[in-house]
Amino acid sequence: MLSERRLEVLRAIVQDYVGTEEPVGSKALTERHNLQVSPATVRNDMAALEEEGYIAQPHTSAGRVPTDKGYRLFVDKLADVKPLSTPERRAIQSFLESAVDLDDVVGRTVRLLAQLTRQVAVVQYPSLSRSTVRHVELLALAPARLMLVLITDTGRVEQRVVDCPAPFGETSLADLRARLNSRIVGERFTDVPPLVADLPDSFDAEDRGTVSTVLSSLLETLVEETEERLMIGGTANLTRFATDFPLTIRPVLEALEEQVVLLKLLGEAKDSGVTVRIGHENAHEGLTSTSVVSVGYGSGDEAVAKLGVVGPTRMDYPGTMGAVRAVARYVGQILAEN
Amino acid sequence: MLSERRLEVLRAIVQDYVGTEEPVGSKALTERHNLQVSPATVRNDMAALEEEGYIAQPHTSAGRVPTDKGYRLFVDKLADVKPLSTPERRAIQSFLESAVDLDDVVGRTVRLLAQLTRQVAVVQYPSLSRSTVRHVELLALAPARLMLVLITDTGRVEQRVVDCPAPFGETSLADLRARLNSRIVGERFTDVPPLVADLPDSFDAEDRGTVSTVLSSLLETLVEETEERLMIGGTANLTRFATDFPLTIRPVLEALEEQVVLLKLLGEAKDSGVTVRIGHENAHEGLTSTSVVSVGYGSGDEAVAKLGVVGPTRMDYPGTMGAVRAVARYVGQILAEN
DNA sequence: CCTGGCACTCCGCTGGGCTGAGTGCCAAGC
DNA sequence: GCTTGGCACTCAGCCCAGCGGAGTGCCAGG
Repeated sequence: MLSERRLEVLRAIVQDYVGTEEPVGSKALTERHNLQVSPATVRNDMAALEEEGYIAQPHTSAGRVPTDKGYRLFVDKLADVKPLSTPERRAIQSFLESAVDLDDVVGRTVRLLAQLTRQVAVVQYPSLSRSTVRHVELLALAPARLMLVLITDTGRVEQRVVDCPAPFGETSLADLRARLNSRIVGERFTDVPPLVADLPDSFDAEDRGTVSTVLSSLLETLVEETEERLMIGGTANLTRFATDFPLTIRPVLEALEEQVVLLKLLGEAKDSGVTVRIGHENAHEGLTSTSVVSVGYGSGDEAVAKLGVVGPTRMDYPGTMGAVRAVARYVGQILAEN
Repeated sequence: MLSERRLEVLRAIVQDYVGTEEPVGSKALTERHNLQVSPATVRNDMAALEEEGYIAQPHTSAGRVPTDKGYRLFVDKLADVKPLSTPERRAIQSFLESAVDLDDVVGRTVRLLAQLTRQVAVVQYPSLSRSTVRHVELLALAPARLMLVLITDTGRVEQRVVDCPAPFGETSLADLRARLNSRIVGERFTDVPPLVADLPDSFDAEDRGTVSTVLSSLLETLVEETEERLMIGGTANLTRFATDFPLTIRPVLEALEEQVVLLKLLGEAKDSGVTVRIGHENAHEGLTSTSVVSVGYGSGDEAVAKLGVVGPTRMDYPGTMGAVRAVARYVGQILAEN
């Protein structure tokens, strides 16, 4: 176990490094933080911290830099989430409140997060796996061609054209529409399949095929809609911390374009509380020198989706975590209001 | 007027510079292109071209680099659009054909363009200003609360909740739905307003308020839907040509996040044919060292939206123009099929 | 266990010298 | 009058050596 002071030294190193982006030496440390000990003592502590793998030297005779492990300890033990100031909170709230629809909410959230953290923001659309059916509509486009429209309680609308095996009368259509709605409105997506399984049986033989087709199309839509979409923003912020190289930012940009990667990344986060994944803790290769700070958000108690930011491992964790948490909270509120 | 050979020299310079990314000198030119004249002659020609502002020297005793004006001349007079190879075409077609819905078409198009041109691709969603109404649906959510669903011929679905001034009966609802559809299905958005203006008059006094409310909501949706959305991709390609600096790519990333800027950029393009805007021809400040190659596409004869790529002024114009044009053509086909 | 001292390391900056590609100009030739 | 070879000149980029400074590790004394 590291002594209290050594932890203090580690904290100081992380803070200074995050601020200056330069390896920090023993002398500078004692000056900028009143550690009450001499540089020499700090040097001993640093040697110990390095021994344990919390910090490293870019080269001999340079200062120390935190390792992923060091940041991990910092985040877990040494840092408190920094709450936002009241004006900031108010600004967030009013900015989000003026959103007109779901797309707008997500769009604004992304911009907000990117601006607050000055990093790349990622916001997942509210997931539909826990959302419920608000309404299903069936429209005849042609005698044997229907349009299926699904409306969810999160405000999304999905439509799909269904080609029927046989012509389908207007009365049958109205019948199916009514029965379908009476059975599944208000139900969760995952609960729908058993509720409609026997529906074809109650129709005439000639319509049965069409009903089955419509149902399987509906179920497909439900499954597909559970697939998650997301929005990213603030990529220009990447250039801030890539004084190093285009080499650094290229893989990150690539990873960001792979929605699958991002979804997986967010998916790995805990459902509640802020999750921080540091450097190599991220499975994806292009993101091994970045950290991901994410959190679930939702309109009620349950998290229906995640949001977060991607930035250099050398980031202001307390501030970022605070911003992410606050934004998630307010987005949740906004969603709940609709 | 520049002599034939001088134009040839300019073409050679552009081609070489695009290939090597390095200022090109007189000797190299005579070697790589059989100009049938000596370096000294080429030097004279270059001096003339520089005099006219078509090329420039980064510094004395360096080779020449084309200016925006030089590229302009190249694009207008010296270059032919390079058609894609048959296998390429086939690949495009089959890749786009497997798209399942509009989002997917646009998404695939973006990826395709980015990959083909190795640059940043921008695709505007098919504009609705020229699209037509396929169906309007009205659903009662509560006695005085309706949901309005608009389905367009481009496959987009938009919905909106309408709060009514008074309860609205199921029969009135069915009535309104039927009349609305019979009047505006198949009509263009822009033609809708006059067609529905007198609709409230034919309803009972008690329902008139609600009908008006629904109509204004519908018209609003039509207008809003005319606003254009777009998708971008391939931002990682920016790093390829920014060996120079993060300084170069930052403003570009910023501009790319401003949808307004991009829409304006695409909007400036001609409706038919490939448009190329080079360097300072782009109004936006962050894009003065990039070129935008864009083209309209559409399901029929009319262009309903634009797509294009953003890249360094030093780009392979013939190839890029060919790719952009080909992709637009195939996307149009795909859209027409639906 | 802390501290001051000391020798050592090594990155990063600076300046000089060289090289080579490329130019502009000129006088001669076709 | 255009083209050509010759020639002197310019200048970015590279290599190298020297150095200054920040930082370290170690040690002996408090």
